[in-house]
Amino acid sequence: MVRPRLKDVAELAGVSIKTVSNVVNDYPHVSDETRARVEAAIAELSYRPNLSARSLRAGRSGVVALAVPDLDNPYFAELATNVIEAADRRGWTVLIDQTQGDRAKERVVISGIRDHLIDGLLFSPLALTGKDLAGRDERTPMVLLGERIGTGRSPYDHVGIDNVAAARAATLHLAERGGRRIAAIGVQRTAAAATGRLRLKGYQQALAEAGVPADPSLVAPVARWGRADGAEAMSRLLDAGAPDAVFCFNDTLALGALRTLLKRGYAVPGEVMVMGFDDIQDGRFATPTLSTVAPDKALIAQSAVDLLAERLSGGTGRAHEVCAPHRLAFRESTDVPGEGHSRTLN
Amino acid sequence: MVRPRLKDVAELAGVSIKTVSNVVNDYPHVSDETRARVEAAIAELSYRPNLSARSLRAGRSGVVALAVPDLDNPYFAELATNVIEAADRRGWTVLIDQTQGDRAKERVVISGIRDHLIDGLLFSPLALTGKDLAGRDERTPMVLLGERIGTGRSPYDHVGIDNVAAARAATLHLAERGGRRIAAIGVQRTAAAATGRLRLKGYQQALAEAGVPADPSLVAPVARWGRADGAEAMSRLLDAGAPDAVFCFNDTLALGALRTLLKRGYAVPGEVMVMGFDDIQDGRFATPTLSTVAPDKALIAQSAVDLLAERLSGGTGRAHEVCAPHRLAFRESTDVPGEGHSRTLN
DNA sequence: TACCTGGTTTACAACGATGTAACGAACTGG
DNA sequence: CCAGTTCGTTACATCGTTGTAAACCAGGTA
Repeated sequence: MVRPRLKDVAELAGVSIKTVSNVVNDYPHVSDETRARVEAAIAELSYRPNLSARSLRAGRSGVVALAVPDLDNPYFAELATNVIEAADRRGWTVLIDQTQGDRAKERVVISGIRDHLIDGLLFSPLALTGKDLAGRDERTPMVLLGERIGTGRSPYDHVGIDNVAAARAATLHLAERGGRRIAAIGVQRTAAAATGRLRLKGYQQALAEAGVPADPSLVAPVARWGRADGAEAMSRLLDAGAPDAVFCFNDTLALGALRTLLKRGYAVPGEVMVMGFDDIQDGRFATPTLSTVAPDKALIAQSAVDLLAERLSGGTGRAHEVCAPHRLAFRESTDVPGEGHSRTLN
Repeated sequence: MVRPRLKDVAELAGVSIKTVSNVVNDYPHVSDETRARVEAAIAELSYRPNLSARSLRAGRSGVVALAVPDLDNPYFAELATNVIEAADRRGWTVLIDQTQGDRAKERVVISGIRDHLIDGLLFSPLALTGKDLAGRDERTPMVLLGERIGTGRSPYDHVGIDNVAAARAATLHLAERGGRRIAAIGVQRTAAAATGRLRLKGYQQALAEAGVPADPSLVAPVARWGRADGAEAMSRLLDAGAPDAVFCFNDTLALGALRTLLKRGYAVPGEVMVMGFDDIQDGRFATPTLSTVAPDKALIAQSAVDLLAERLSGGTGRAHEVCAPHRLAFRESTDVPGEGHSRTLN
């Protein structure tokens, strides 16, 4: 009933503990006969190695942590899926932390409390400042996902996308399709919120470039990036005078905005075009389907895992910066009939 | 640079290893002066206990595994969120396994390969059979989520909902609202797929009860329960002669079906009503908003964690069966104007 | 002074696995 | 026939932590 140890197997097979260990670890110099006897004993007791003991001995656990704000958010859920798959390919197990984008919780994550349980950390922070990061003791390798934090050169590997360029391209698309009053939903008042700032920057660049007037009243702030926030922000925008296009800083905001528009009787894309960011599954099945910026999530996850693997195998060079590619997915929500051909990509 | 151990702290503080351990573990009989010295040393070296060593010693790791088919599916993502929160309240960390609903992977999960890393397992299987379960050696406590597996009395605690009753209520609602050709999307041909069978049963019961003819051609099978499957199944149904209502066995199927309906020009709920199951966030922001069966996910997660905790603290009684409550959320997708008052709950 | 009491601290042995070094036995070659 | 090699196996120490039991040191009591 109690879990068998190497010792139990050894006694049953009539060999030493180490020989059993050797069989378990495929050590080559074990005679066929001994190996067979040991394997039989292992099967009989259904022995499983104790991973805690192994980690202790090896100094490795085979577990990496993924810290994200919230799995409720489909973007992070999809990212987590990809991370788990990539980790699986390396034989790693993924342990998930939810920070709720809360600075205190994010600090706990980097504090190293779990450092001895995990071999590495994949971290997608929202509220952390450069100072928080600087205070970290760097014993457990960490790869940052999403936005770069702080200004100076960070000692941490980082995987992200070019938010400014992506937002710029998305906004330009709206302008090309005839948007003259292009709103933006997603700026946040908090000090951290780097991603929002970058996307705002891209949005502003695009307006300037396209010669579309930048109206500050068309920039709608939100508390968080959920559907409800998008819906509410859209409501405010409409009350203040309807825009003819909206660039939302992520897809859940966009789906919320879309909901408000349709509920209040606006035709999308006829009267108002909507563009999102992230390419979550929901957007492909919304009506109208949601145009969006599609970052390569699989590549982001794979790169992050690869970077971590490199650090784990002793890589000590300076921090790597990976900028994952993105593409624009033009779907129905920006597909104005008669305005040029539809460049729907999928 | 290397991680400090108790020994290093002890040397710096000029005390024994055990005293440091006592300080770390809040053992009461340590003099204030010693405690202060030790704490200073801990801070100076920024010592963190090695959790692998602790687990080895304690026989506990503080880690539980949650095995679900796929975090991409919002239902499981939301469930995972709740589980992580509930586990957090007990000081546990959650490690996530994705099985893809694949029987081979599900068998690996129960095989106990990780038994020594985790204290317990929360498992939401899709493809597993009673036989697979019976072969498990029961050393690590496991709580099953979702459908009951096999026919006989299972030795495992289980948390689920009354699928038959829920599906029946959902279908009755469609009938009350005037549905006469009520379709169902979600039966699967695979042997496992117990959940689908139960929901089908509830659907059929409701039809009989409401005196609505049961037309087998209105029951649309699908391969999986994703949005694309729902969209495709709806397409087939429409081709064969449009129903006036559809009960989808989960919300992603429903969102897919909704997409097809709107794309092909059907008014929802005017011409076809749509009902889902799960109450995922997306449904609340779809247009029209999606009526659905809302299981109490927080309670499911909490119960599962509680049951596991009980087993971990030595509880050995017979298996518990928890049937979590559900309610119906009536939203726009079944809200036929003029057909009685609208019982929208949220 | 000798003894007890109770708080404080310590040495030691586990927890289960694996790397190291060393052992005996069976070969090889000179 | 013996030194040298290879193969299979083993004893031992170790990873970092904590429970146990015992040692130590006051202060109080007899």
